[in-house]
Amino acid sequence: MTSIDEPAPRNGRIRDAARTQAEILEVATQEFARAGYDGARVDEIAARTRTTKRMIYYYFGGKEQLFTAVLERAYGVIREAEQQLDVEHLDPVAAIRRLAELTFDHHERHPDFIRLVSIENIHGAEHIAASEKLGRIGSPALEVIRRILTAGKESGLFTADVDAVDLHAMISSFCFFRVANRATFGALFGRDLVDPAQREHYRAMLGDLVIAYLTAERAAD
Amino acid sequence: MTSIDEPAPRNGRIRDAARTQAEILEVATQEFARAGYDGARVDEIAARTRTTKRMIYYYFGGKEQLFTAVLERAYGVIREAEQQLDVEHLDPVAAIRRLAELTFDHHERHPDFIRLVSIENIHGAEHIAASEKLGRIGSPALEVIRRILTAGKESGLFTADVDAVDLHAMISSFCFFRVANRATFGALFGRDLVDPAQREHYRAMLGDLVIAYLTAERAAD
DNA sequence: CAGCTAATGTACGAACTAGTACGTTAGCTA
DNA sequence: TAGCTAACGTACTAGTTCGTACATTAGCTG
Repeated sequence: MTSIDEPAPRNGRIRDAARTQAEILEVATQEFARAGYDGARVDEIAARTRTTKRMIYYYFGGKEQLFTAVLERAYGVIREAEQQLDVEHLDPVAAIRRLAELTFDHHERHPDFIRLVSIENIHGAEHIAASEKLGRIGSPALEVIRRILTAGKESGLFTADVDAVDLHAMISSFCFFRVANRATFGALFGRDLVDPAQREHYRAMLGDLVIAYLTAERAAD
Repeated sequence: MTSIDEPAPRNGRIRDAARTQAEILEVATQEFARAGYDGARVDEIAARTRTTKRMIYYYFGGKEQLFTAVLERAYGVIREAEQQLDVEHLDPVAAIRRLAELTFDHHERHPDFIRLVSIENIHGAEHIAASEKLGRIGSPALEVIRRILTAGKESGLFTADVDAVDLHAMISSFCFFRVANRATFGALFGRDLVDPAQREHYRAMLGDLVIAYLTAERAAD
């Protein structure tokens, strides 16, 4: 009852819709990535936030929509990164190698994103399908690849008859596998694919792999 | 109350421990692959079996142990397949290509296995770690790869300085990605990587990729 | 500064879910 | 064929977990 002067600070609770939403998204990303969709707990997400569970439902509607929002944000990040791509001033071989390296780096730097993608695949990509933002949003990288491939083929450097989407899949495969299957691969083969000491080794290997394919001497058929 | 004669047939319930266990494992594999570890329901598994939930606990102990048993069985299947490998009578190039094709086929034929591996990775491979059967069990395929690589290098056909484990990872990456990320890749890029019409295309692409890498002309360094 | 609304907090409930206590029976064995 | 045990079934519980009804307040607007 000591009604001593209690100035403005109170308990520091300030209203900020944008920041609250952003914080929920950030924590939700971690929690979903940690435990999977069904393993994630809405209460746990709320607890790790300055706000309460009520706000999750207030802003996102429910667990499903929250996960969709998390995915939208994650894909947004990768999109932004891809828009920064600046490799077209290089010759085709160097450009593809650089692109592969950047893809490699991005996967390594965003293991949570990889996990989210794995989780979404377990659920048949139903959240992507339900999202307006994510429907058939191509990838900026695809356009870049397309142009490099064209240049490479015209100059005769690239002998392979590949499609941009296939090349993208090819590059992503290795980057994705290395991060996504790190745990089982390590447990079964005793090799940590994400060991920092091996990082350069694998980064170079990916580049060599893709370039070897694109520039291989083909048997005339 | 009509105590009419009810002969032997009753409801056809016959006791068969081995069969009951096998049936539980089979159904559990489907359910875990369908919904993930936390998404899978023990009651649902029991319901799809001729037996009851009680039996799951009687034979396996609990949900965790059941999932571990499912993994053990799944890895057992792939091990068996790998032991049938018969490619060493081929020349190194053909042998590696054949190996890649068999890996490709196996992944395509066992999407449930791929899903289980994805799920296990989400959970940090903790069930593999908890399993006695699965601890550091290498892969029969690795020995085969090792021998082919040695032969290829000695004959001068293979110029790449790769490790068997790395080559295995390289081949698996593409096979795994194609099946595991089918849903998101299809949703985002509008291309079904497992489309039967494209099967031969991707199967050949993988072979070309690996062979190009192994036989590429290396810049002397 | 009155009043209104977006933003926030608390407490609770309904439904689900892993796991278990207890009871029954098939079918082998002495 | 008596009896024993592995195999099986039923019914229930304790603890979660998503979601919501209801109450409150910050802080902008006229």
